Amino acid sequence: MDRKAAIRRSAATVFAEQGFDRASIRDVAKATGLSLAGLYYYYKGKDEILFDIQNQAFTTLLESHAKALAGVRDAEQKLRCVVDAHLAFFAEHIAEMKVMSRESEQLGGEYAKQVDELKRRYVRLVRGIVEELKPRADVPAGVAVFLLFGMMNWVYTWYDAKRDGSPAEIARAAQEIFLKGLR
Amino acid sequence: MDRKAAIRRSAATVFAEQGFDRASIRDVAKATGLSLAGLYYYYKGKDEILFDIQNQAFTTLLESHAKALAGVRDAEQKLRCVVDAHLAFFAEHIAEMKVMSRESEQLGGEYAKQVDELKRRYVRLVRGIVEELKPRADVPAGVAVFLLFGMMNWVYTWYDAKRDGSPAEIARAAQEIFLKGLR
Amino acid sequence: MDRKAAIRRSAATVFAEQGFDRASIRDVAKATGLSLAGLYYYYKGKDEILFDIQNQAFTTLLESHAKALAGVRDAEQKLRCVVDAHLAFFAEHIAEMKVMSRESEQLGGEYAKQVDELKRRYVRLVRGIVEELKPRADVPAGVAVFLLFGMMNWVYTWYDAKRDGSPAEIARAAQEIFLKGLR
Amino acid sequence: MDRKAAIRRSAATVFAEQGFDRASIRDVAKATGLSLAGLYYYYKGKDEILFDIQNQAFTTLLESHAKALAGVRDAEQKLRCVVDAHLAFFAEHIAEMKVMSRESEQLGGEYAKQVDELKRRYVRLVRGIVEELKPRADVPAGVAVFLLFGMMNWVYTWYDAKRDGSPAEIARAAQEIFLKGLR
DNA sequence: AATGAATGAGTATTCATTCAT
DNA sequence: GATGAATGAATACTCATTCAT
Repeated sequence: MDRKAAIRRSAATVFAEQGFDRASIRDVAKATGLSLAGLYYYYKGKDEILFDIQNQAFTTLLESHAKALAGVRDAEQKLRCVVDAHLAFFAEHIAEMKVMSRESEQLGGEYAKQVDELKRRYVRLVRGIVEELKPRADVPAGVAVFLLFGMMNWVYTWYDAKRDGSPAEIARAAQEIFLKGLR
Repeated sequence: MDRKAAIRRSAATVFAEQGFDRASIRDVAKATGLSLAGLYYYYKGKDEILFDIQNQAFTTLLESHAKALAGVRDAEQKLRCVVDAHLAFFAEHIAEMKVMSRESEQLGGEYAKQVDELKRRYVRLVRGIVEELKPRADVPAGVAVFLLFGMMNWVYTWYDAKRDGSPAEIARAAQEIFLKGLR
Repeated sequence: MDRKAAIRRSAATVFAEQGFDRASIRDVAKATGLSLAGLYYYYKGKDEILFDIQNQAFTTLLESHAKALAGVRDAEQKLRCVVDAHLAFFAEHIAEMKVMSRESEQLGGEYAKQVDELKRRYVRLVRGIVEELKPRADVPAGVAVFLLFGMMNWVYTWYDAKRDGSPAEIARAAQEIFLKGLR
Repeated sequence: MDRKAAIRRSAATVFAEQGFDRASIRDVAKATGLSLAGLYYYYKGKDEILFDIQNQAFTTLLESHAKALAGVRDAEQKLRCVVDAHLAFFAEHIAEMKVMSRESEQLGGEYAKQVDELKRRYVRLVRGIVEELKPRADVPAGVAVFLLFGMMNWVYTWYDAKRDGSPAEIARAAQEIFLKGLR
């Protein structure tokens, strides 16, 4: 089952580079070193690979949040934790993050349902924190949450390590704008 | 040449719904009412259609900004104008906006160059305004601009008119967070 | 009707360069300066253009032979005339010659019948001369004629003016080999 | 790899019958018994099939010449060998020969380069023999060689076993004309 | 005499997937 | 566990041709 993790990583890289639709299963197989048919021993199909990537990534992300939030009481502090964790995850898993952000509507059926559930849990988590922050009346918490996700999830389209500093610095900027802006 | 505009709209809708790669030229042709070969009378290929959509959309967007900014002196007011215009454009051209946000890396060669130039002009415009705002020292203007774009461009992934209010209200929320957050 | 001659020439050039099948009617139209639909005013279809080229070329070739042979009595001299005329025609109408040699099996139906008749007349003419020459018993006149045509019609595949001298010199070489060889 | 040889033969037949351009890959697939996609498992594209046919044919032809010429000293005898071998090959591989003669300009790029090199080697070989024959001063060896090739390569356009006798007899006629004619 | 607009049928090629081994 | 061989369905695109004007 360790093998699957390796395939997942290679596949994520390929999907991140070319996009899910443009990338062919052949490209994925080549990247993993397996033969085309060999890949099908591990995965039932292209969709399952994408599902596995997204599922794992969201699960990991949620876990890392749980860990980061343990023991934190202050709402502001909690939000900082979430943003830090999100962008730290981005920094370490650029390919996965790109795939998660861009290919979120490619899955259907049971796969979509499962990933959507994780996504909803994630949103609920952050929304809870935002509500604790008691934002200004003219900015609904529901909207605020998505604006925050926008700041974070868009990063993959423009981030350039040399020009923009470390992900932690981006996180800091987003935190400041969001927290101060919301008060 | 009016015919091309109609094709552009239909194509944008198809690309928005299915994604550029998943949508087949046949789907686009069907949506326009033209035959497959008839479509090729107007466009050299799939790429050219995407280019035309993006090119037109960015050009229109830039024009609407120029109009909105005419006569405005105050930096804060300018930023409000830009966000309003961007989200108003989004409201009126959801399909085009989705295509612009999501399919920005599909073009290559000369097409990409031309669209990138427009994009850069747009970013420069907004960046100029952000710099006028004299943001806090711990948030570089370059990063701030992209965080703002993130808030705005991510909207297409979550916006639901019933739940989230009018685009103008979203604009208002983004403006408040960004302006207050940056001070 | 003069216009048709011009089209014929342009089309022959296009067909010679690209081959009949590879060349599109669009290429032909472009070469003539006419619009695609305009070309169809003069010709019913692609086949008819090819037919016209071949028909004209063979007719002209036969006429030039008739002229060249007028008053010549000696069989050897006649054969020299034929070879000279054939290669002179080649020199002046390279494109047409290439098309005639290479695209001889593309026509069908009535077109093919008519061109074949001309071809047969041409072969019969030359064959008559070869028989007059009373070739050696071990070389049937029928075979000899086609070997001669082989020498002449293959020229378009290798002839290079700089390297190989004038067409008249090629003619001379073919005549000498054939006449001396046949005795 | 034996499978490829079978495909090559079928494809050569199809190309010989219809011409390379007119023949569709579907026709070739049907002739081989493979599915359309199955064919692509063996060949990257239509061009590669044509290349393989021409490459193999020329290679075989050159080998059969090498064998035929082994031990022959007399120049005249050598030339007879070459003509015999060429027309014997023609007799056994009519389809390939037709394809080689007619579709010689269809290949481009690396494929063309490789086949051209074989062709040049073949011409050089025959040219060497013609020079040994010390042809008459008024017929340059370079031209003579191509006239000889013309006689031989044109055969596919007219040869009819019933009417014209065996290929060996054609060979005999060509040899006599060429050898006697050159002296 | 000439053309812009349009199309049905066809082209080479690719893709995700399967299966016998 | 893993693969070479094979396929049905789809893809972007081109072509010869037509027709209203």
